[in-house]
This record gives sequence, structure tokens and C-alpha cells, in this order.
Amino acid sequence: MSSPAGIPDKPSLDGIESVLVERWEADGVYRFDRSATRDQVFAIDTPPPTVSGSLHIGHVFSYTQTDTIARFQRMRGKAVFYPMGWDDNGLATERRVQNFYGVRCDPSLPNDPDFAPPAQADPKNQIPVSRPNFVALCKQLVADDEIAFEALFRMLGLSVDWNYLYKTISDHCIRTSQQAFLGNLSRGEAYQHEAPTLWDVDFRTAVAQAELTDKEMAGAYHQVAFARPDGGEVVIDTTRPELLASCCALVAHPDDVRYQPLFGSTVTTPLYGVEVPVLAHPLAEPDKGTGIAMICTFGDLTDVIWWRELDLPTRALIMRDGRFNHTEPEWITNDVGLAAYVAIAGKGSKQAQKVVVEQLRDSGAMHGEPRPIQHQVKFYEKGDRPLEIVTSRQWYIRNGGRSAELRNAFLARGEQMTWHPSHMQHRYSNWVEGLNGDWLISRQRYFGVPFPIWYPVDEHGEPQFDRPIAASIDRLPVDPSTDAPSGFSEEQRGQPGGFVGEPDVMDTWATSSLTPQIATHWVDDPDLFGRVFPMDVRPQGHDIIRTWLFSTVVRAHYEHGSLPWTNATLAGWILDPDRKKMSKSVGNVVTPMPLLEQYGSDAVRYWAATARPGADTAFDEGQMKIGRKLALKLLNASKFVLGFGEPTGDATVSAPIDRAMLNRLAGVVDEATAAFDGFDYARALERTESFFWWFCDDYVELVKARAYGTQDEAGAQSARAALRLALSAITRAFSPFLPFVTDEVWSWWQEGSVHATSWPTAAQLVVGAPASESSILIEPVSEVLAQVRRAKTEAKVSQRAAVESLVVHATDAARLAVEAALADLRDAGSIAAVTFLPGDQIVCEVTLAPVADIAT
RNA sequence: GGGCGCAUAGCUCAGUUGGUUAGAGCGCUUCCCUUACAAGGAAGAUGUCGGGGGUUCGAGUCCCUCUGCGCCCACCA
Repeated sequence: MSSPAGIPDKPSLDGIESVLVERWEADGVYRFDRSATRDQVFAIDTPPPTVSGSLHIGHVFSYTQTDTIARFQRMRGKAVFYPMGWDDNGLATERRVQNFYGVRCDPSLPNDPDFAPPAQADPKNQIPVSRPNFVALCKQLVADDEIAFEALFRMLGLSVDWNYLYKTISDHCIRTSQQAFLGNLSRGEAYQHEAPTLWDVDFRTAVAQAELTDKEMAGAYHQVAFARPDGGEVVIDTTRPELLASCCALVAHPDDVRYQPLFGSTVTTPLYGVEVPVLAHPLAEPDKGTGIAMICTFGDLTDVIWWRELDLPTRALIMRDGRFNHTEPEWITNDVGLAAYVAIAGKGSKQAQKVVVEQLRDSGAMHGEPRPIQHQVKFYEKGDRPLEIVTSRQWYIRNGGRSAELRNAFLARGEQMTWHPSHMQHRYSNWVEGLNGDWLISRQRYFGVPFPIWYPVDEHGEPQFDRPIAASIDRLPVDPSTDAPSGFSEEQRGQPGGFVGEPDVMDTWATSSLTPQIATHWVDDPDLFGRVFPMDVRPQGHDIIRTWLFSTVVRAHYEHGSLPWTNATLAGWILDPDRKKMSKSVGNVVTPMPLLEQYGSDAVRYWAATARPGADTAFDEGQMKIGRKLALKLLNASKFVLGFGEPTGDATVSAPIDRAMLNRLAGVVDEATAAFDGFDYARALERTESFFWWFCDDYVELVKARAYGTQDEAGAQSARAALRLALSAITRAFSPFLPFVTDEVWSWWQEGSVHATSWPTAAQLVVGAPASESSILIEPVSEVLAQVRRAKTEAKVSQRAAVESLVVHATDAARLAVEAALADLRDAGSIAAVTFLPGDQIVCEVTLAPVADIAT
């Protein structure tokens, strides 16, 4: 049979991605319709991937899942607002620039317009460069990555409207971020505060609670004796003996009879001879160590609590670079003590600990040997060394960590949105309930959104941090390090009576938390904003509920008094075949482009779409092979179905089996629609796929002879019409998952893109009997066909082999069903004669024709 | 310590308000080069549904409990 025009003789999937990607772009298939009103819009708050290196298979996985939802909504008639963003802001980019170019930022240096990065990067000897030069390198490095990202996402078939692309380092994002911050400030939701803060000594910045992670580290308990005035001693257990010089008290539980006599007395620290009080506090645990602890400023967060609640002096020695202060502590007043301190001044914690342990041994204050332990230590999630606690001035946004009322308001927001899957809400509630402080948003970094804030400088040249000067909204974006506040001139920078700019930048989450406002152009396009905000869905990973999801809820709550979106879909992780999470640090990541090339984008998308929403999923190339097989099957089935020719204009679907097939399909369409409405793309795919294979294996096999015209003309017309109706609906139902092959086969017989058509409906398919009756008609026929095939397989003959006679034992109802499709059945099974006998269930006696007859 | 999730065929997983003999794909075995498809097709074998108890006419599904695995949070002198 020769193919009609438009249908290739040998259909292929090779290279269809690039052809279709270009066509979609040229035809604007995914362009957002700006005239749509809010109720006609489906808006997606796409996660902007961090531009740091390359996308991995996990991105392909989760972005595909969202894309299937977007495509479904578009076909249902929604104007889909589906922007993309690049998160090219922040520490990840900075660190990459440092390593890639071998430079580091020194904000004190002037801009060098002729600066070029070193040809050979030497990460060990980083060249200091000015902030403008450094930022320029950041932008240069991310530009290359962003081109690669967009190419991958396009090839993957994401139906993003690239006209709404945003970059978090752009002026637009800076302005949005600064404007939102100023709103928070004016309403009292943002404030600055000088306090002990968790501090990463490598990045030299404060970090927020949400960015902490625990890592197991080797440590050791050291028993250290403090001297009592009566000549006795008090022994404490510590894992950080190097902080002894920062000790400001000992503490034990109020009920601990061993130490009750000491409360109110003082002891002296070994080495330094500093007198410190012995105090009582309920947080001290009698069964931990010796039951009495030394409080240092600051060894851990418990120290901070004790320091605050017991009103202790601040004896901080570890500086922002993680080293002990060179200045001699004023609270050490004797020469021996000072000499002991000088030995650790300028050293990091680890080195200082060695020295102090030696000193303690020599002095006899060390009891026994250190007892090694493994313990959990707080790290910045991107950091390499344990966090220290450093006192500094920082900006915060209230997030309920210090207010039960506010916390409840955010818990209520969690109740208002719909979570997919629903159990993810627990993680949100869990996090909000466990907050122990406000959200720290300032970072002592360079490449980020600057605070739109200056401070007046008094007549002594000291900045007045308690009198911040806020930028006016109409000046945004501003950089306080280069722009002067209104009413001042640049010459007054740093001068008495002048001003200084806030040196810090905002953390990346402070900007990421505004992706709904950024994407919808809250600050500069109120018309667009009114059409798409609040958005419909936030897709994201479940590991960043505590950061991105929560902080976005906080910002929208403050700025708009609403949720930022009505739904949150939480994607799972990709696990390697050993069921370990894929991550760069483990080194088990898979890059997606070779997979797209090997199996085709549709096949990789199929793998992603078969995973249940929110489920962690094993990386499985087997699923991609199945996806490729499915795409090929659709290609071939389409060619075959269309090859029967177009039904005449007045063709009606008259054959019962044809009607039953369409009714069954109508039921499948209803199921898929309901699943998609609940964001369950995986169920929609499974229903459609399972129907499609039945359609190919049984239905098409049954009716193909009739469709060729072996029976009467009405029968042929009925089959052809039903086949085409079904193919249209199947193609459209598959199109969110397999956008490439569906558009390819659609183009063989339809105008325009399948992605610009409507989602199939049951009403288009139901003919005659309702869907529930279709099974009653179809299943007996399928069963008889299966038994005939089995008989041939068991006889080890070709499926084409002729059947001399078939005796079917069946109930009356089953017999009626089989009789209704008898001509089709006889054609499909090459069956000469069929007789029926009564029976409880369908049992077929198959008598094959003698082999000699086949030969003739 | 608190919370959440998972446990079904060798592997990866479906199984929607409890309802006949528990399903799919991969892998395995057999057969078929049938004019849509051999990177295919037709068929076959394979399960004490993690253990125990309970509710019910009936439990993979609901309740209790135990075990194992994973994740989140808290603790971490």
C-alpha cells in the first residue's frame, strides 16, 4: 500500500525535535494571550534553575511533569502563563567565578576598565579584583550557561513562553526585590538587629536557619578542670577547649545537687586565670558530660541562649575569618594568661585547639586524654567548615519565628493552598512550627541584590546604623555603593555629616521568594499582574519547602495579603540505581542531553511522566526505551489508520464494535481529564497508554480487514470513521506527554499544531450506548480472539494460520456480543466456521486447518 | 525524641470510595520475518501483597501493633 500524501513511507523519530521546536517558535504556539482575564488564565511559577554549571536529569524530570500540566491546561482553553527564569544570583555563581577565573572580589579596589581575567586560573592564588569587575565576570560566566539551559529546555519540549524569561540578576528583579524590601521595612516587617549569628568563615557571611545542615564530624570530649577558691576544682567536659578564653560562666541544672553548693560562687579558668561565675539554668543537662558546662561566646546556639538569658558579658574572640583575634582580650589580666592567649591569636579553631590542649596538659588542668566521638555539627549547606557564631549587624524579615500569632497566620496559609501530594503540607507545618528566629536576609557578599539603604555619618565619622535612609521607590533599582541617597552628593560618601551605603546584599532567597511578583511584573506592569496573580501553581522540589516555598508565602502574605498561588506541586528526587539521591557531590549525576539524543525527547519525557507526583524515582533507562517504543507505535499506528483512507462525508459509525471502542475511549478521556485536573499526570498517561495498546493489539486487528473494504461499504465507512475519531482523541490525549511525535503524526492529516487544539472530550466520542456498556460488548470478543491466538501459539503456527472451525462456549450475553463482531473476528483470526454452545464462561475449541491448506 | 513517607513478581512500579481467579513493563521461556510496526508481533511462567492481630459476608485496600528502609525537624557542653 502506498502512503497518501503527507504520510512518510518510513516514519521516523529521528531529528523531529529540532524541526518542531523551530516550528513552534515560528508559529507562537505557546505564546501567552495577554488579553485573557484572570479566570481564563493558568499561571505557573516556574522554578528558576540555578545557573551553575549544567542541568541534570532531575531538572528534566520535574520540569517535564509541570510541562504536561501546562499543555493540558492550554488544550482545555486556558491562556497558560508559563515563564522561565534563570537564578544567576548568589553564592553558587560567585564560587564558580572564583574557581573558573581564579579571582576573588575585593570591594576596596577601584574598577579596572581594562581588566581581563587570567588566562590560567590558579584557585590557590586568587587575584583580587574590584566589585564591578567581579560582577562582570559573573554575568559573563552565566551567559554561556543560560544559552545551554535554554537549548536543553527547548529540545525537551517545554511549552514555555520564552518572551517572559527573567534573570534574577536583572534590573527588573533587583527593582522587585528592593521594592518589596522597602515595603517590608515601612510596614515594620523588616528590621535590623545586632546579634550573634551563625557564620560561615569561608564564605564570610551570615547564614539563615533554613540553610543549615548537619554533618557528622570527628570530635573529642576534653575534661578540663576549673579552680575553686577553696583549692578544689570543678571539671567540665567540652568538645571545644580552644574556646576556653571566651568562657564567661559555668552552668549546671538548678536541681543538680552536685553543683547546687557552687551556684553563686566563682571559679577561675585554667591557663588564663579569669574568674567566672557558676550559674544555674534548666537547659543544662545533668547526665551530659560531667553535668556542668562552660559557657563561651559562642560555641553553639545553646551558648547564645545562656548568654542572653543569664545576661553574660560578650567575650567573642573568633573573628569573621574564623581566626582568633590578634588583639589581646581585655578580660585576661595576668601576664601568664596573656602569653597563653598569644599562642593561639591568629589561628583557626582547629590549630588553636591543638595548642590549647597542649597547654592544658602542661598545666595539669586537663584530666585524662581526649575521648574521640562522632557528632553532628552545624554547617552551611554549601559550606565546607563548621559554622562559627559571630556577632554582627544583620537584616531580618519577621517570619513567625519570634511570634506565635504570626506563625499561626503562616500555618493558616498552608491550610489554604492545595498540596500535591497532600502529605507534603506536613513538612511545611512542621517547619513553621519549629522556627526559632526571624528570617535573616542579609549576606556579607558582593554579587547579589543590594539593600536600597544608606546610613548617615555623624560628625565623628561614625555611621548611624539605627537611622537608615531608604531609597524612594521611583529611584529603584539603586546600588548604595555607587548611588548617593537623595539630598546627598557622592562627595559626601564616608565623610562626617555625609553618608555610607549598606555594604551587604540580600540573600538569594530574599529575591527568589518573589518569583511570582517578578514573573508577573508586579512592579512595572499592573495590567499583566492583574491577569495572572495570584498564580495557579508552584512546582518545586520537596527539599526546599522550608526555604523557597515558605519564604514565597511570607512575601505574598505581607505584600498582597494573599497566597502567591493556589496549588503547590512537589516533585520527588531522582535516585540512582543504588537508590541514592543523585547529586553533584556524590558524583552520580546523569547529564540529560545524551539521553535526549539517544532515546528522543518524547521517550525521556515518558519516563518522567510515569513517576507518581512527589515520588522519589529511580533513574531508569528501561522506562525511556518503553517511551521510545510507545512513540514509534504511535507513528506506525497513525500511518496504518490513516492509510485506510478518509471516510466519506456522510460516513456514520454504525458497527457495534466501533461504537463500543469509542465509548471505552470516552471513559478513558474522562478519567485522564479528572486525573489532570488533580495534577496527576501519571494517571492520565497510564490510562491513555493502556487504552492505546489495547486499541492497537485488539481493536485495530479486529477491524482492519473491514476497514480495507472486505465486507460491505457501510462497514468500511464505520471502521474508518471510528479509527480516525479514536486516533484524533488518542493523539491529543498523548500530546502533553509526547509533544513531538504527536505533533508529527497530527501534521499528516490535520491543519496546525496538535498543541493548539482542544483536549478531547467524551462527548466527541460517545455514540449510542453509554460507556459502561462498551465493556460488555468488547470483552467477550477480545477473549475469543485471545484464545484463538493462544491456540495458534501453542500449535506453533503463524497467527495467519487458518482456523477450520471454532466452537465457542459462552453465556447468552457473551454470545450476542461475539456475534455482533463475528465478521471482524473471522477476518482477524482467519476463521472459517463458528458455532456456539452454552457455557458459564468463554471457552473456545479451536480446530486448525491442515498445514497443507496454508501452503496453497 | 517528634513528624512524614515507603514496603505488591528477579527488577521498576500500578492497584482511586474494601468486592470474583492481584496487574503492567523490563528481564526470562516459546513461537511467528502476518503487506502499520523485527529497535516488531503473538503467547507463557513467576507473588504466604514486610510480620502479627483486629473489623467485615468479604482486606493488598480500613483499624491496632511490630519490623526494615528513606526523608524532614529537634537535640548535639
